[in-house]
Amino acid sequence: MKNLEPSIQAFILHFGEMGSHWGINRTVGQIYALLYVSDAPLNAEQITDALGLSRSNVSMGLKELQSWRLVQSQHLPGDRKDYFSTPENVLDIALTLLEERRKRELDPTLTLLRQTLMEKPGSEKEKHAHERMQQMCDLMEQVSDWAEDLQRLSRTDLELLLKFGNKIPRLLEMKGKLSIMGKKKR
Amino acid sequence: MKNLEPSIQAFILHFGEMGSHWGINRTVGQIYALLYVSDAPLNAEQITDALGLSRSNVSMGLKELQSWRLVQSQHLPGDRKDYFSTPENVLDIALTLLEERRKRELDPTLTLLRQTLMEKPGSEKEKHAHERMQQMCDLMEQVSDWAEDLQRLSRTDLELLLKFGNKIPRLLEMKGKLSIMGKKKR
DNA sequence: CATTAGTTTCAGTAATTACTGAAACAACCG
DNA sequence: CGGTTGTTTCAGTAATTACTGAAACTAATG
Repeated sequence: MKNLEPSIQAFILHFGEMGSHWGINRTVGQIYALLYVSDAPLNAEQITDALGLSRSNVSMGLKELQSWRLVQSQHLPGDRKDYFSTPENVLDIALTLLEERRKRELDPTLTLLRQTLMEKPGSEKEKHAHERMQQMCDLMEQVSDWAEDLQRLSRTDLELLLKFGNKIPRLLEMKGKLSIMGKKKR
Repeated sequence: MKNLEPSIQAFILHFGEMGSHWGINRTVGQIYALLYVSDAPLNAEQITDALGLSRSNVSMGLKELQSWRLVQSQHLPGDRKDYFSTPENVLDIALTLLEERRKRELDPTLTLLRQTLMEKPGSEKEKHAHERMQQMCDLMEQVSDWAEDLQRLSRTDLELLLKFGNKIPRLLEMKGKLSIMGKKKR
């Protein structure tokens, strides 16, 4: 890893580590971190040089990041190389991440749970297991719905919502007054 | 893996896979899934038998789960063995998971970012990088605060909040009316 | 305090996952 | 076309991570 300011290098290394706690491989995390802080789109060769990885490794990493829709590629005029960059706004990044993880992990799990719960349990043990799965299924559906709703909000609304934070309890106090909210069943 | 009903087996296998997408190793995921659906606490030997793992592997897995505070151990009267179980309520499980991940991943990242941002950037490139890190830092702080606030809610309030879901936009419409909310600066 | 029942640790090994370089492929250009 | 520049694929290898069995440890029991 060369020609990188120490603070940038630390950031990149940290994200590599974080990645590996999140089921994303280290170099993919590093590539993303580099693109994230870079002030201009980078081509694969520049990434290779900056991080000291093999060209093919970078290529695979970029492909993976594209499959997550976390990087965009573009061509600069007069240059045949592909240049990669991350979205300007961190919120967009977070939302994309949320959506992809939902698609890849939550949804398949829900599918499995729902399928299983269609069938009658054959024993007492299985009956209990199904009850537990039902609880999990309910929670996951709610989380999934929440996430879906977040996707739909405008960025302004999202920013607003994020600022709420410690106002949540106060918000809940008002539930009584918002009769409108309890009316429809989900 | 023996003596397990097919639907339970599928559940356990699925969670093993999920685990590996989440930086948790497969067998740890399986152990957790087994305990989660079990109708009574299990000792290490029972887990070993049910999943076909080595005794020591189970021991390490349980230790890991305990470090995440995701399983509890207890002694049954007249038996020296340790018996393991998961919390009754899925919400509690989810909250614990959220809190631990915050502690282990979000907080250290925030620490690094804040440290870095204390220093003056030395170049234009670094200046841009710092701006990006600042954005990420801000978002992470908000998310961290949100999570912290969630921890504090009662279970009833949490269940209520989860049901909101698609009511979020309607909630935001009211922001104007809730002058109380915008008063304090964060 | 020796025996038994249970748990944990750890060095060695197996399995998985990540990385590489060479070759194939693709697109552009004169 | 044939050459040039750039990208992707993939089989082999390296590195990492997970798993095991044997031994060490711990605590209760007669």
